[in-house]
Amino acid sequence: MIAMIDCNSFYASCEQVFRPDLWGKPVVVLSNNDGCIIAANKEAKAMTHIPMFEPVFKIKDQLIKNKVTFFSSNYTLYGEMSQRVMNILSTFSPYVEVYSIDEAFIDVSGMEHIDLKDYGVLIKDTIAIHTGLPVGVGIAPTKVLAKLANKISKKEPRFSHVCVIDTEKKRIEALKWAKTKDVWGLGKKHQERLKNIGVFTAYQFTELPLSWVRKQMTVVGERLWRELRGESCIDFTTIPKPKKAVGTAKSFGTKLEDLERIEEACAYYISEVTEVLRTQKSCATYVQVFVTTNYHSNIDKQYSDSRTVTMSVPTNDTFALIREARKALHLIYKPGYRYKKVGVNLTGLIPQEYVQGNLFESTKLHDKRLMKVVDGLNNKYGKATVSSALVGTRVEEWELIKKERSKRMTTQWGDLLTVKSH
DNA sequence: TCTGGGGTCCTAGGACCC
DNA sequence: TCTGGGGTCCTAGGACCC
Repeated sequence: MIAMIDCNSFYASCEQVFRPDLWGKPVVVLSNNDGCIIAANKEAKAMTHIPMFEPVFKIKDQLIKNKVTFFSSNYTLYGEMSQRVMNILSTFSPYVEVYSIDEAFIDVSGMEHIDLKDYGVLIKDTIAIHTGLPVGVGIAPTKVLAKLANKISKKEPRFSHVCVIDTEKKRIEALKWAKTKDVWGLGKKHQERLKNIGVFTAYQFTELPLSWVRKQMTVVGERLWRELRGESCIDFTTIPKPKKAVGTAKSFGTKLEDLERIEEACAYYISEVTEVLRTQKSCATYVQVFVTTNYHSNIDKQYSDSRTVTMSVPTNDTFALIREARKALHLIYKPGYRYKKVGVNLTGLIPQEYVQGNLFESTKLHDKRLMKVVDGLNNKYGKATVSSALVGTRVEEWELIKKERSKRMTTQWGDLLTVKSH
């Protein structure tokens, strides 16, 4: 049996934990640049229809009228709170698969001798007591069914956030309850295709011939079909696989025409992603850079392009990657456009111990000691304490807008220690 | 007249997730 | 004025190899 634990409106709940004055009140969290709504608690959802990813400016008046509190996103805080939840989960099972910042699967097989409903309630209550965060728990024989049980636990009040599918009867009931959109893995396109042949519920989906599912929805659809029927076929992995790509792409606070400012943002993003690379001990073979104008704008001239550069030797050296990314940026930059975004992607990631040298270049490897010192300083004194000069010092000209960011509730003590050591 | 067969690697695009 | 960001997996098709 697998339990699926998922925090309720996670970002909004994290903000509320530290603001007792907002308990029971509507709260939303905004995306980078305060552009869209990315989380809304149940009070906010009850008050007014809030489509996720709705641009804030379109419904701002409505939200203000309803006294909804806004927060800019504070990912450091959410990461810390997530860590706390995962730590608690590891006391309930030795096998925890962290699926996303606010979700995890845990293997509870071998616990059939106890009442799984009680166990779910205990997990939920323990997390609530120790972190203040509300969660839902779904328990079932496969991941897709556990996901579904979790959804039912939240949507059907009688389950009060813990739902177990452990009999054939309950499984059929759950499948008949679930619309296709409630199934993890059935996205918009598949829902549409299924609707066209008269399939509206998960139960109907599992009654389709496997050959049709396989042909129309590939092996991905086949796995869903089998999982919903109780046959487990999605692996359970407690050790996270190393990432195959790391990238970052953020919109500018304002639109930029100036190559130099875009170069700075690009260099900064490379510094961010190469740090991830070094943490997972990988080197990148390719670096991709892209730029785009604001495609929502009707007035601006539109342009976007990208370039991928192959490194002569895969590397995780910030400076080497900044140099290549900069060359690529120069090739795609065209003057006269108002750019909204620059992004970088590092792909072809390989373990650093398997890096193949280049026959035609000197074998001198990049100086690892320098990167170690850079990472050490930045970890100790804060992000970008030291960086490439190409990052520049005029960050405020392209950085994100975060007007309503909450305080550093979980890392403040770290800040104090840092100040002391100065 | 008649033109093989078995592979790998890479990329772009689609679909999906949170 | 104002519209997120970071990923994964799968497939088809092209280029290439022997």
